Amino acid sequence: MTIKVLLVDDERLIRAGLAAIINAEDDLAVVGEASDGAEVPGAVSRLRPDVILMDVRMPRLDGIQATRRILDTVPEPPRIIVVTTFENDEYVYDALKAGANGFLLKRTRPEEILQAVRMVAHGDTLLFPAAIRALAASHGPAGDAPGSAPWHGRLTEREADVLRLVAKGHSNAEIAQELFVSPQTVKTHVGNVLGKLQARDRTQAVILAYETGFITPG
Amino acid sequence: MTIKVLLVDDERLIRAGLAAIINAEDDLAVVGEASDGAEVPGAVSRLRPDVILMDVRMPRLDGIQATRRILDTVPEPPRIIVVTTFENDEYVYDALKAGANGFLLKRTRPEEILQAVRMVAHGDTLLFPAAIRALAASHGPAGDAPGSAPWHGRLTEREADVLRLVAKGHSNAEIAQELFVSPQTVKTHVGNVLGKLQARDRTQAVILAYETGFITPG
DNA sequence: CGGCCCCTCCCCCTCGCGGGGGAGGGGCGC
DNA sequence: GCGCCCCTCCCCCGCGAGGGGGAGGGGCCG
Repeated sequence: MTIKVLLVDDERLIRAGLAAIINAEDDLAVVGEASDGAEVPGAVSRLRPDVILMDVRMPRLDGIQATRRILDTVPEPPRIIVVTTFENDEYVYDALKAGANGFLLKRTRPEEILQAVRMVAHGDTLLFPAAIRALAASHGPAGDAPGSAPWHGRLTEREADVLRLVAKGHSNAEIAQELFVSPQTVKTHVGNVLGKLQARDRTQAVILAYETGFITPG
Repeated sequence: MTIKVLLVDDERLIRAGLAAIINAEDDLAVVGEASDGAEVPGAVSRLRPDVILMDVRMPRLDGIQATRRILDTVPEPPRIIVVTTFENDEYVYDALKAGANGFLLKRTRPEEILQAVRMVAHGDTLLFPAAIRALAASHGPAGDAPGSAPWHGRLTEREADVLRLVAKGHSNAEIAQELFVSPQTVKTHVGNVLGKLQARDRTQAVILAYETGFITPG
């Protein structure tokens, strides 16, 4: 019994990427795509997917509203995994409250995406540790969760210092001078920051810093 | 909180023109004028401007020396934008080396001047002296005005496409796939973008994209 | 027509970045 | 005392990023 997946994302390339990953698996199949939340109810009743991978941020009807609508109207609704580019995305939190079964970051490794789809299809609620900690750290009532969280609230002071300077466009060498430490130390801190933010490089770290409000434009 | 601007130029008409442009803005205000670099330190301590627009070429104490003097003597010195008539003005580079935060050509369009003032007032990551010098050195005298603000309006469509994807955290290879061109082409575009934005690397380009409103968080 | 810009793609090269290890000292809580 | 985290610094290594060139085709415009 193959798991039927519906992709909902306004970016065609994202859909294409997910489809490629999913269709390469024997037990998974993409049965349809939608570029807008408004198309989802129709697609669901027509295609009867088991799992929906849905972007939170879309024009017209966003992922949260689409999730609510499906869960409210469809009997035996499919599992919904909310997909987002950035962790600590308010919309993700809202989507989970609306009844989504889990969420994924777009930069998540393919294997993990596949695993996530299978898990929710089998009835498991999916929440990756990193994602849970990110949410707990950012939205929890100041409670320090067991284990450190991969978000800037859980960055050490030094790491936050480094991230701020990275987000000013400074190189590792420049940061080293500014903090009066060796470039090696800066590299260590930057590496830790990237790991905690699940960013691939400093550019993505800067984007996250802006998107999460760690820093603000002007 | 309005941004307080001090004008320093030996030509009264230039000062008047700048004042007219700046005072027309709600968030900007000219708090004083000086016709000579020698008057600047006193004006700074008296008026506490956020930004100084300073001509490089002035009788008695020129803009470079005035810049040095302020940065050496004033605690929490204001941001200094060096103003010049000529592109590739040697004095400009000296001023930047002396610690000025950016420079403008007098013929720059008013909107760009305003934007530049706001940008430097916001933080120290806006104009990158090293990159400016590199640009001027490579582009040569026939190049387009190096003093003009880093304007995405000047980017070609393709370059803007590339910048948008860079600002999503994508690598050159990923962008190449997304735009169906070769990685080499992407490198060319990215290089052009960096040059036009006066950014040293893609990280700085992303910062500028956020700070100028080319892209917005959320 | 001849320039000029834009887009495309190629070569070379250097170097900073990030990943993989590890190591030592200081502070804090158990 | 011991463990744990943080900060500091070191090694090696591969790779992508940028800078320096150049080149060809298409479109637009004087």
